[in-house]
Amino acid sequence: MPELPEVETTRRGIEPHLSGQHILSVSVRQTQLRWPIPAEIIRLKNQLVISVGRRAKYLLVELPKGWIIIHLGMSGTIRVLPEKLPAGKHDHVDLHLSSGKVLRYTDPRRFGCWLWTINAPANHKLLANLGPEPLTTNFSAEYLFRQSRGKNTLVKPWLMDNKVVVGVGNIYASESLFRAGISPKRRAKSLTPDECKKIVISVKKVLELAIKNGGTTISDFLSAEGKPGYFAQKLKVYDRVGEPCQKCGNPVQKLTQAQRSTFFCAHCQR
DNA sequence: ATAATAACCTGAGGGC
DNA sequence: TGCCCTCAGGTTATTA
Repeated sequence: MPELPEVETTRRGIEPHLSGQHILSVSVRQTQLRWPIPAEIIRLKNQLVISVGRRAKYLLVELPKGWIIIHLGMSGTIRVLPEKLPAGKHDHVDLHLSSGKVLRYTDPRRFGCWLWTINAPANHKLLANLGPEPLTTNFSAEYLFRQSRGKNTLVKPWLMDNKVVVGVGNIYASESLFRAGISPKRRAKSLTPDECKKIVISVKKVLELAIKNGGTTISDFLSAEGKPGYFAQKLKVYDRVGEPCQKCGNPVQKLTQAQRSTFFCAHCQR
């Protein structure tokens, strides 16, 4: 469910409630997420939260002795509750904060994870080989063109490859290619420098707009305050099969690539 | 090495 | 009401 804008919306929502506060204790009702929640997290007591960062779709909670690395998977949400409330079936983790508030992690499908590391998160196995952040200058037209050389992969699944660029999931890959006017059926190696530039500009713009709107809520994404994101109504092609293209009026089409749905306009995207 | 696929898990919705 | 099928915002592990 969450792509970069939703994770960043979550980070911005929880950061003011966590930084400078102490985690008094942790309640774990379900340890079996993508990987088991390590004992180091379950045992945390009276730990100051120094900062709340993000790398790709990972949230990084910095404590004096290490970092909690959180991923929301497909269905994860984090909310800050004003007090401890009865837990539902999929409310797997609570952080009890010195403010009296409770940070609650909910994840029905359990594709997310909570991991612990005492080394810099950037060196963690899961983060060490990630591509550039899309909203930094490291993600440039020159970089993307270089990456695309010799790559026979379809451009849409290629954009979703975390080694190419992080944070772009199934919604924003389709949206970015629509904005760039590039067909999702193109092979990465066929892209010209100018087309790579269009893709880079479009990815940045789409992600920035989505963040401004608090992310995209299709069915269950909620911010830390429990509010949905408002970007869904601004999506141009995702989940709009059959609707008229907002540029040319031809119907939006859908196809399957790498087992994921792709939405596009065959007239506007070449 | 690269590229395609199978797998993890639960819930919602549609057809019968 | 129930059963079976498909689909869902992600990523790793396995197979070609």
